[in-house]
Amino acid sequence: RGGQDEEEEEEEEEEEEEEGWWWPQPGPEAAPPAPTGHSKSVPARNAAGRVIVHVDLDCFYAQVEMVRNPELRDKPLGVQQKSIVVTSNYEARKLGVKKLMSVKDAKEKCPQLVLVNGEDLTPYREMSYKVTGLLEEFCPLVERLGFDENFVDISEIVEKRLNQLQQSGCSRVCVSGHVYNNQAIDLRDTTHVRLVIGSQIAEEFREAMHARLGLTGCAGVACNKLLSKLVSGTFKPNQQTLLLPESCQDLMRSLDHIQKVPGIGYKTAKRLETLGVRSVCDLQAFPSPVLEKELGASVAQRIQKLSYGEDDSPVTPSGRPQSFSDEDSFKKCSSEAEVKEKMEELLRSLLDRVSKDGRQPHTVRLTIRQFSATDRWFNRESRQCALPPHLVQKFGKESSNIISPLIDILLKLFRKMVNVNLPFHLTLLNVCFSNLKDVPSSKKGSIGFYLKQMPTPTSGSGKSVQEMEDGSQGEG
DNA sequence: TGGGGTTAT
DNA sequence: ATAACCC
Repeated sequence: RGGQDEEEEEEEEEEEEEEGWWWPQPGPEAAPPAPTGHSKSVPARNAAGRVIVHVDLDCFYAQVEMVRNPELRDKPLGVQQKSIVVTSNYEARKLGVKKLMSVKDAKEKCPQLVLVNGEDLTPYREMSYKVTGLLEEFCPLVERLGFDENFVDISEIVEKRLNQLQQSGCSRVCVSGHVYNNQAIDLRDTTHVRLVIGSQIAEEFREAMHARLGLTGCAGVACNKLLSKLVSGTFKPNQQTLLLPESCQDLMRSLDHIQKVPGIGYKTAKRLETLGVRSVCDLQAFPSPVLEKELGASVAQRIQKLSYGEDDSPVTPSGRPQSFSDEDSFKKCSSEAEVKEKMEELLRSLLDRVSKDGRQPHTVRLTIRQFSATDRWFNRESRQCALPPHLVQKFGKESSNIISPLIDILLKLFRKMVNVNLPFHLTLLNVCFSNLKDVPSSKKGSIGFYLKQMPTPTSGSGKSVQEMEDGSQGEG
């Protein structure tokens, strides 16, 4: 670098050699860093010194079943949905049971395999939200990915601990778990120190999950979501791994196919193959204009950055779900009466979930899959409509029968897709409630609400005044 | 080849 | 409403 005094710009490290990139920083003859308690961490907010943890539970459904029934612990266990073993524990995996294997193949490979039915996701969904809730106790920035993964942006916690450490004059921090590539940690590099503190917090996450919920899982610690997710899988059951920035390229190039990059799915991978792009390196080196012409600027720019391990997407707190859906697949459903029965089943469990949530859905959607000999995947279609206000109101209450008017609506949606005068053959039905809105506080004032919710004068908890004011207007 | 979810267009 | 992505 030139002799210019370049405060702190972007990060633009060209890293000639891995070992010495921090060395020239003070200048050729400048005094050494001198980590006396006086040097109060000059940069503090560098470019984007984020610390992200990706938490990934081990074989989640199987684990939940083992927590529910500990006798299954030492047996090879598979969780079955229809004719598929969707997950298995490690006992079963050792014996050759792979993810999404057919029950037939799994039993052949492993005759002692114990199977439990996992078509009802309720236990998994509940445990999943317990995990998210536990992580949210540490820090509000928790983003769910499926039922068994969470991203946590722990930058602020790390910052606080870093300040505590510096004020206590402590300069030693120990990494928890593995370091990707076994890369050496440089404690003079505050990025390294932050990530090491992150690894300690990740360990605390995993300890809490085990102590409070009985669950094990992996964690990856890195400076963005992409990298934390990719690195979390490097040591597989119940271990964690830290990625230091210098090993980023090694991690990306360790992926044997572009579809392993989260964000590059089946379709994009196929189109990239057409362009001759198969490896991460291919994608990195591919001319951007051509890529943009093929995939559109938005996707092209995003995935090309991903190929370098760059991902500035924020950890977006998931909060409460955006939708509730329930579905069932089957060999054949070909009469309106059957359709009606299936809808009713789906609705019963759905309405239960929705009422426990407390919010009111304003949209309902019906999705179907019609039989087709060729290409049985992908052929789903859906119709949705707004719920009439008088039905929306009924969602909070239990007594009223909203099932039949809902079935009427669903059947109308069904007839928009299927001519019921002609023969049809369904293999799946899905009902989804979305556009969830909080019940306006002005409308919470039913007699029932106050009989249940009115606090006693002595209990005096915080926000009852507001609720009483809102409610008394509605009641009259 | 389940039974869920999300966001972008 | 669909299409893509994620698990």
